[in-house]
Amino acid sequence: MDKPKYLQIQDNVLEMIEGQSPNTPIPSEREIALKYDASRMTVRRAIEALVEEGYLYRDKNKGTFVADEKMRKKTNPVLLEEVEDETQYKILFFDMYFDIESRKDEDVYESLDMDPGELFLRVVRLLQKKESPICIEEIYIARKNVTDENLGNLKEFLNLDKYISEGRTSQVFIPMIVPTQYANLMHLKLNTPIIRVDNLITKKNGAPFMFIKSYYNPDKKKIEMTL
Amino acid sequence: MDKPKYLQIQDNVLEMIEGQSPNTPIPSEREIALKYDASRMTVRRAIEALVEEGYLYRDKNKGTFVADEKMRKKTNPVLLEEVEDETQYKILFFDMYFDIESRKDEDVYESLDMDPGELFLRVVRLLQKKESPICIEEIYIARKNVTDENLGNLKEFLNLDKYISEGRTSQVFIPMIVPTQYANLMHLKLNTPIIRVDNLITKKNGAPFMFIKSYYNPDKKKIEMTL
DNA sequence: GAGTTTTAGTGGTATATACAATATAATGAT
DNA sequence: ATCATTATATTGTATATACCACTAAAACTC
Repeated sequence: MDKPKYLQIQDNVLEMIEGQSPNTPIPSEREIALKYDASRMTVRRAIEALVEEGYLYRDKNKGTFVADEKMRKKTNPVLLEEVEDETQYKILFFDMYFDIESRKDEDVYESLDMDPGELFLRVVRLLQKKESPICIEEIYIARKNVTDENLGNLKEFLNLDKYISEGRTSQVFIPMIVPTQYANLMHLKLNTPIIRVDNLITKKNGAPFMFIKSYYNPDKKKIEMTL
Repeated sequence: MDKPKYLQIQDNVLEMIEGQSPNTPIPSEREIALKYDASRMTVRRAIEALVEEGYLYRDKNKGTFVADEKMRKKTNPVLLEEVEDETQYKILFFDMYFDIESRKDEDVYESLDMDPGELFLRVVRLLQKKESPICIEEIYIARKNVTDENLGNLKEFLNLDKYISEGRTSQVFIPMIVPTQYANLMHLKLNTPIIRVDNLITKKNGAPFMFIKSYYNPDKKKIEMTL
């Protein structure tokens, strides 16, 4: 239960620099170590993570400084729409045993490494914020990877955050015209150019687990990231 | 000149796992430390970087294993088109003193944090691979950040890799129809949906430095990344 | 006051060590 | 043979220490 010390220091430093203006120096590693009764190496580990995430930057032989807010790393440009207050999902389709072959979705079929004729679970849902349509997600999972317990607690099962943090996600960005059947739902005119993001979520050994096609409303959601 | 030991080990391990099939275990940290006459902590540092980049994955109390190739982290989905053999740039425009206000590019103006009426250098270039058009880049830099030496060695100056590795880059993905003046150059029909990526490259303290609009040919370049 | 030298402080690298938690193999008792 | 115990190996966390290269300020010399 108790967090390792380097994570605690990470949290504390994060709290410390909360609201600090950019380029403000933070205490030196040796000072922080003293303050939290930790070794300098442990402090470095914490600081290094924060540097990596863009909260701080280092200047050799000078010190460590608060980075500009816009430097914060958004590793995940799209998914992980944090499910906050006015955010809600509306399920549009739910196919329990969806045979991929009859619908000619070969890309999903290949990506998930399925045998011919294998069964799928498909969920199509609309994500909204304050009645405003953000995106439509088509979620595909091999039926064998879905337990009855999962189906009973669907909301938890389709909380994608945990899969992303555990495994890896590859994303492909595809420019296209909004599909006619989605145009109205997304409050878009016909022939509006949009971006579809194809997400393949895999377990950490590389086994494919879930495939998601996300159609983004360009008026409502800016797709961005920081390197 | 001489690389630090942890980077050498990183390179050696990378070479070692070259071509290894996924899920193959690599030697334990202690073994590697012995082999390279290094401390275990130094080895950990090397391994940790490779895990972070998706070459390896760890299983607690079991070992460290070769990851599936598709797990390799592509942190940079777009820029950093490695300038290899058949890759070449063709410069389309070169405006030495380009007044941003007369052309109504307010987005560039704001992103680069320019004073009204300040002067720009603008370069528009086409990136090709084997005669195949990959993308068109519109590069904007504040004139004050360009020295005469830079202009003399333009090819080196416009080698964007180094800026990206030194500072940070934020990218915004914008769906659009290919601009009519670029359609032919990119070998695209009129009204083809494409993705434009707006890159803002900043120095490590957050000061904006360069703004690049990249128009990608969806037929020739798959924009993808791994988290 | 101006220039030079010294000194203290910073992050970057590297080592040697220790203990914890856990998985797997070897060993032992029945 | 089967089951329980023990031993060993693995990554994860943490410490205390040392040296390097470089910066910036302080101290010193002229």
